Amino acid sequence: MAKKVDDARVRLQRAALELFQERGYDRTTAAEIAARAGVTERTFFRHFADKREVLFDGEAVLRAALTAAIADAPDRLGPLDTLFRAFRSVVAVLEDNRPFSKPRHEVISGTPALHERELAKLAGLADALAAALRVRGIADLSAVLAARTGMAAFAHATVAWLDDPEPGLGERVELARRELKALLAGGDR
Amino acid sequence: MAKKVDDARVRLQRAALELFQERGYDRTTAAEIAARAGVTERTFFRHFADKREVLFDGEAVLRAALTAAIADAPDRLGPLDTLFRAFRSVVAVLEDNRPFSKPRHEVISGTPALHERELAKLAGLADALAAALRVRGIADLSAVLAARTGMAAFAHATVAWLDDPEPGLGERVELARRELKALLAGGDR
DNA sequence: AGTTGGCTTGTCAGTGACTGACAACATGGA
DNA sequence: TCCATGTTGTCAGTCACTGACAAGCCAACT
Repeated sequence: MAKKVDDARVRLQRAALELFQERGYDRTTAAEIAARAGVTERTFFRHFADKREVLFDGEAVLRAALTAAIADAPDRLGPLDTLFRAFRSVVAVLEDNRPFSKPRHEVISGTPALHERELAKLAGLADALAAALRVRGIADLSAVLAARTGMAAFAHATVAWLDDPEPGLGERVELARRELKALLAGGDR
Repeated sequence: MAKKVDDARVRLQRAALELFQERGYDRTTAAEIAARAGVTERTFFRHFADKREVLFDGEAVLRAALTAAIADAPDRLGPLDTLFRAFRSVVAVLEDNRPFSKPRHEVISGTPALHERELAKLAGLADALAAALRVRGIADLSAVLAARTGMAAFAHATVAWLDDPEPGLGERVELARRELKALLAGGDR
């Protein structure tokens, strides 16, 4: 069941997103967010390491889902195919989350400080994916490059899909995957 | 000739790197950096937008060199080959800079806040490369993926080279390039 | 030489992010 | 009922960062 803890945390997240939309990130203070959530500023910083973190909670869930999908993939797949298999496995979840992630993304992309944090989260995610690939016996350099390259494609597809829901996320991911392969094939000549 | 302006700016950069090495980033205040450079804290923030920026000045130079190299590349090259041609063209400069960039990188990689900023700079650089590719008539998706992928490989090679100078940066870049192509070839089956 | 304008810096006051320490309170189990 | 644990409020303090204003310096122009 939901504890009071979660209540405060969730209220803070909601209040923060609302205020960021209304006044913008820079013009809302942590104290204001806390006030709307019915708690103290100090409590805000007990739940989130800093003001930016209040918008970046889902990353841990996504990371767990992706690394699990990589671990479950059949052995015969190459690193990139393994990755895109994992990406496909979370497409439905992300599509369900769009009502929340769309306004969230608008705030983030309009605020340099938040955009910077998002890049850091994506890089951390790519590191986790690389680690998951290494567990499967993929060489270090190969794993890192595949993870960074794959994440770049996936992130780009997701951002494009957030800006415009048509075509769907699944198709965008598939499109990015094909483009990636064409890229390497063409660059080889 | 060098103006006084540059003097203060350079003194601040040097003082900052020294202090970060001695006490760590978190335990040195902007006022302390300014004091060692012989100026006021206010002057520090006139030269650098925030405390992190004092370590990220060379990025503009690198960006200019890379985009120029892309613009100069022969038309027949594919996007990835164009990029790696540009990367090769700056290898010598980076190798000359190692005495400065090595301690700088140690500080950055040991400080989350600085690492985050570095990721943002690299992403900005990748965006600039993508724009330079688009100017050459490369399609949007293709340009973005090539730029992000290429930057990932180049950045990884550079970091590995900073950690261990042997083999040289040029060889590391070439190695990453080959690995990238093998990656796509292998993942295609 | 004198003056004027631009650029850099110092000073000061203020806001807001973030932290440590301590007390108060609620909840669930012994 | 009492205790242990976890959450919150309160308070004081540090530090990053900013706006406004004044002072000094240097170069060009008269």
